[in-house]
Amino acid sequence: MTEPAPHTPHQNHLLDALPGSDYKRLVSHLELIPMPLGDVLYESGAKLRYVYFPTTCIVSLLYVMEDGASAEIAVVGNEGILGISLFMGGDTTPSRAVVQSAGHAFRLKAELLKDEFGRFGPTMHLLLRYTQALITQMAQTAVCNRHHSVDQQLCRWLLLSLDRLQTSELAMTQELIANMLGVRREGVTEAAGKLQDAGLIHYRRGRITVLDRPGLEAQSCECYQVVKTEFDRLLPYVVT
Amino acid sequence: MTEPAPHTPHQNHLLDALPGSDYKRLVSHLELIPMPLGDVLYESGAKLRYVYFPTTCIVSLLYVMEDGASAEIAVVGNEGILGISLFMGGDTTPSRAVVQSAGHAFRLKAELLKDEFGRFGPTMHLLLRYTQALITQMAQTAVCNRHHSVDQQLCRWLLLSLDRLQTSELAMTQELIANMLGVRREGVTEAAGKLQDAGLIHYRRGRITVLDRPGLEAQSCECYQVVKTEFDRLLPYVVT
DNA sequence: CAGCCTTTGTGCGGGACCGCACACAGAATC
DNA sequence: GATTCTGTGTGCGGTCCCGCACAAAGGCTG
Repeated sequence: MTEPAPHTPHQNHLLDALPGSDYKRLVSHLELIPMPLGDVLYESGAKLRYVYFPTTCIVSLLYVMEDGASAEIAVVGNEGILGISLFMGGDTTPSRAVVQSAGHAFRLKAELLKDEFGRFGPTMHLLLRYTQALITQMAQTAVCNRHHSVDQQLCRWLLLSLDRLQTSELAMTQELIANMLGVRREGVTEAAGKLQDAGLIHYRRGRITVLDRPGLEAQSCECYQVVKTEFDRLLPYVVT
Repeated sequence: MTEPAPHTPHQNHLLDALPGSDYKRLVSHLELIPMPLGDVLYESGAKLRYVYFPTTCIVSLLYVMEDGASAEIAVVGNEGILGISLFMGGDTTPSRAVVQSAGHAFRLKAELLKDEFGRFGPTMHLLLRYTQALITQMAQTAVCNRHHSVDQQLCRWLLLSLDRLQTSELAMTQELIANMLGVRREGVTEAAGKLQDAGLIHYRRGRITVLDRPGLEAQSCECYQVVKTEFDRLLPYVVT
């Protein structure tokens, strides 16, 4: 067994991109907390007490409909922050934030982030640019939902998720993925089967390993690239 | 013939909601300009020279895919502003802004809005809250695209559009609506036919009249209400 | 190892929407 | 009033995805 890597705020790209003075003000207030699978960070309409900076976990923003069906709106990992409605002024959103891949995150009291935003300095501009990138992700999700097949959407989803983790492996059942994409579990089974037959991924009970990333990108619809390009453009020093 | 109503910046709810001092700085720089059907305000990826405050027109944000297919991401009318990427820091977006219903708008040089935003005053907070409302609209579009029938989506779309105009009539062909929703023209024909048979709307060659608004709301999916409620919550004094 | 639960694979009928082709009807033009 | 154009209605086969039912593993527990 190797020593586990120590957790540091720098694992989150937003925190890492903050200039020294802003970072110093915040760092002592950051609390490292574990993020277990399925944890609900924010319920729809609930007021935020903390914002979260994921380091090794993935969190989905999803909307749950009256009949219980759900759809993912965006995914947030170590490139981002959870709780943008705090500084956007709304305090709440109609969506829910759920941990999709267990790991850790640093959390910060809502008040403190609001104060930092209120200095109208680099942190504010960084957060706004991140928000715009997130908007692009949401917009592209809408487009993808409209026009692309489950196969393509699965590729996009895998790629976006992998970009937000450090491994090439995802701990995630097909059922869970289906909930994210808002499709049937069987649809995911079939799509994943095709990808496996094509040698792009390897699947075994809640564990997906990506074998051929370029191949996956080729199978994916343009939506993935649009989102990635936009993140890279808006948050250049955030790139790993 | 009655005298046409004079155009005033107050017809745009964001401008109308600005406190006097902020408004005074901007008002002399606002130019009233006509917005003809089909006009492209922003091309995907193009830098913004102006922001637009619609008064009597409707503008769609839509994404056009490589193969030419399109999907609407959000719709902006007299409740909003076009060009949020300006103050969010990205300067451009991957989507396109197209006039869907002809009318007028006030435009403002990009620089001037940026300056006003940079005062970190009420205008900034108003713009950020509007942006959050817009985010909700996009998120709900994604959900709706995933789960709801063309019939329901048409209802949602009509209602959102009507809320952003003052009349109960829309000048819009079924072909155009189909492009917005990202579905076949025939699909819209069929859905609109049902609504007409139900006595909710009246259709004649590029002109839709809503006869029974509550009825339409009843036919619509929950998405419309979610968006409307969120706009009302975030921009309370913007309500007509 | 046996038993059990969870996860994944497969088949089948049905519905929604697609692409295409074409008929038909307002509206505008000359 | 005839022509033309643009917009709308309709039908048909094909595809994708849904809901459901159930079989077949993989992996954990005792």
